[in-house]
Amino acid sequence: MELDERKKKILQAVIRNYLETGEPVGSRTISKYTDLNLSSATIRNEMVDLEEMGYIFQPHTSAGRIPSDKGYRLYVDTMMEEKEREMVEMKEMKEMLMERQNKIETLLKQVARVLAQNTQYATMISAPRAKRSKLKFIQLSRVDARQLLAVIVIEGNVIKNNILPVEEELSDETLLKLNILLNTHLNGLSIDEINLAMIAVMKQQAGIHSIIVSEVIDAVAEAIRAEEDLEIYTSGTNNIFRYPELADQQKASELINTFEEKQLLGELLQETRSGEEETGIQVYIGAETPVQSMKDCSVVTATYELGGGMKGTIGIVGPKRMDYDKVVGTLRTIQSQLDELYGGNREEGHSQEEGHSWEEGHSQEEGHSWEEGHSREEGHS
Amino acid sequence: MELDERKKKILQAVIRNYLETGEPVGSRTISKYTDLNLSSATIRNEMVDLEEMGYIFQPHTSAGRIPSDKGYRLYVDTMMEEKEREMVEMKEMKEMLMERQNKIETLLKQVARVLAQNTQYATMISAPRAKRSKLKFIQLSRVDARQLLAVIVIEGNVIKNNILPVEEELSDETLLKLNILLNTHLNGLSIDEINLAMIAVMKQQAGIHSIIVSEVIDAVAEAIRAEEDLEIYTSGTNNIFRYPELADQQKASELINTFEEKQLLGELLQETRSGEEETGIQVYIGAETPVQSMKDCSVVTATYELGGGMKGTIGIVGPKRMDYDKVVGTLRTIQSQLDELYGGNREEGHSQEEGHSWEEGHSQEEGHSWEEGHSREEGHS
DNA sequence: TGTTAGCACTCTTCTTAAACGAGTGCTAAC
DNA sequence: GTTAGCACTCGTTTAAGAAGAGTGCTAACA
Repeated sequence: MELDERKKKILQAVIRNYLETGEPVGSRTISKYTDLNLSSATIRNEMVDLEEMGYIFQPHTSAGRIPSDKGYRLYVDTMMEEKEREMVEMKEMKEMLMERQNKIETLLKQVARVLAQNTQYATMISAPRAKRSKLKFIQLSRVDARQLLAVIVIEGNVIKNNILPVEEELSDETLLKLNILLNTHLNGLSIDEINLAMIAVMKQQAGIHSIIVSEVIDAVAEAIRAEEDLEIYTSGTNNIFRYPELADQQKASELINTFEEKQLLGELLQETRSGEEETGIQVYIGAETPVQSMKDCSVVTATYELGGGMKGTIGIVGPKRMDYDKVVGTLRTIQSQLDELYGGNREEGHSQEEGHSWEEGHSQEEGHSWEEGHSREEGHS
Repeated sequence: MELDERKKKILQAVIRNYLETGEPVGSRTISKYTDLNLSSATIRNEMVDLEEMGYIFQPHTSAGRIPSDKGYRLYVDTMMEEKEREMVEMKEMKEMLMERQNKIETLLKQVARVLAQNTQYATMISAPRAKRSKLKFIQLSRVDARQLLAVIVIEGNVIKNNILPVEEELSDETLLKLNILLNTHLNGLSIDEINLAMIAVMKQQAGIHSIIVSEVIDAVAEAIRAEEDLEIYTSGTNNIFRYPELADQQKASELINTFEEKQLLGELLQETRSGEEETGIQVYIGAETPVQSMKDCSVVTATYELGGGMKGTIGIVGPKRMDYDKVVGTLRTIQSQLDELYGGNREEGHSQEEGHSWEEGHSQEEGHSWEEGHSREEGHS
């Protein structure tokens, strides 16, 4: 059977209506809703066809029709007309982001919140990561008699700190030598490139301070590893209670749990599916999502870039009948906002007005670090 | 009317039973449950008295009795016999914490999770904060030609980083001078003590580099402010679905939201009520909690100390019929574990394997006598 | 005077049945 | 190909009844 123009129109009407109401939609409704001027009986006939083709189904005999996953998919792929985002909203969002957050962490939390507020769905956002984390700079300095501070800067200006206890006080000169030693050997290397042979050489050169060298190297390894972990922020989880089809205890509990155990979201935010590459926006409908607990949801993800090859992903989770048009539009807006505000001037090398290079925040961290101030993921695997 | 021994026993039995089942408990149940050998009729008479006194009430005529807030309060204050924690559990918990987390953030998340797992309630924990945040150490270094890295160490070895763009390359010598300038002026000061006059002096001394000085000072202010914000980690929020009395949409949604907007929890975790000072454990029953959305919950909080005067608070949120005995016991265990592992070894001076720096002085008192001193009478008559 | 058995009464919850209504499928006519 | 009409289905709502748990009260007992 073929999906002719009229069938498409009817299908579209069914979906639109269902997105709004969440109730199965009947033939009479469609008969009035569309401008086709067809009687409900005719619509019924067509609906039987659409059901045979798998685009819609009845939750039970003699109920209206509901779009199937396949139906949603067709809608998203071919029938969605993005209403151009209202300027007001866009402006508002821009303002929200404008107060340039100087910590990336704050920025991401902000984005998640704004997005949740705006869409009334649950949102998540993964911190951007550079593809390959190379070491950029190491600095040891003395905090007090017994403690050294090791600062490790990774490509992308991600900064980690580590406090190392030392047995005996080191002279300024020794410290300088160690700094030079570490930087000459390690700068520009990724974690794979730091091998045992090199470490041995360094230790030997460090002489009696070899312990410090190995501690610093441990810290470096840890820092790079931590950076390669995925940090995820979420917001608006309790929005799922707005949608009766997700709000029953069983489902709500599972979803909440998924959002709390953020690693589970990692799959979603890291996956790259074919297609859609151009815009970086992907739509997962129902069972398409890799996360089991979201099989009754739809998820829309968008990748963003903050310049310097730092890429992350934003995700929005809602019921299958989510307002795809709006969500996609909003994500586009955010993408371009982020690009404009934070990613646009990377070719210039520096010159970000005042000290607000977002990178810096990367390190900030609530980090009561007694160690590295950076947080990144709860490392428990 | 007086609360004689028998009434107490009956009340206790009612509460115990209700804690277990969550169902109103009837006279017949008590008649069998206790060793008083009284008929249900006698129990009924006593229950009428207890109800008059406000310790229990009926959800509706001809239903069993439920403890009132006042009843719970009495139970918590005088009738709780802490079953000694099973050693197994304690050991397990210890093991969980043993893998010394080297980031405090990870440690706290871990604690929250272990606790949630263990108690089946929702948990939260605030990061420890030193009382007054003083500046300990500042270091500027060159990351590359156009970027300076400012590392700021605050008392308690909390470290913040900031990357500052610079217009022109600075010589090593200039950098050294700036470092000396900054450290001599600022070290040991709290944010209140850095005033405009001092800044002016520094700027003057810095000459053409005064811009950098003010940027660094901005960064310092920001760092200290950030440190004084309250960081809170939560876990097990979805445990609330285990308790029907909290699981309905309305309440669940509010609670989830409270846990997501973590600031709301701040009130709970910062409040110090009179009494209970000795052990740092406090119990809020129902309306006693300062957080509106938790009026149907009970909350137990415990302060912990990691040495160096760094104090934080752990909180457990559950239904009013939470297992107070167990929760209090578990919190005690955690308190002592944390103390033992992280706060306990100050006399050794240093020597903690790797950089657990926060150790400097501590003062944890033993002697958890918790029962007494809890003389809070809530005003619901 | 305190305790107990017995019984009527209350109020919730569960079950069942009936009424309702939205919406379909099918047939026959246009 | 389209439409009107109608019987039929099935979920939802409403009402009424039955069941059950537990009380309050009275009267008898030690």
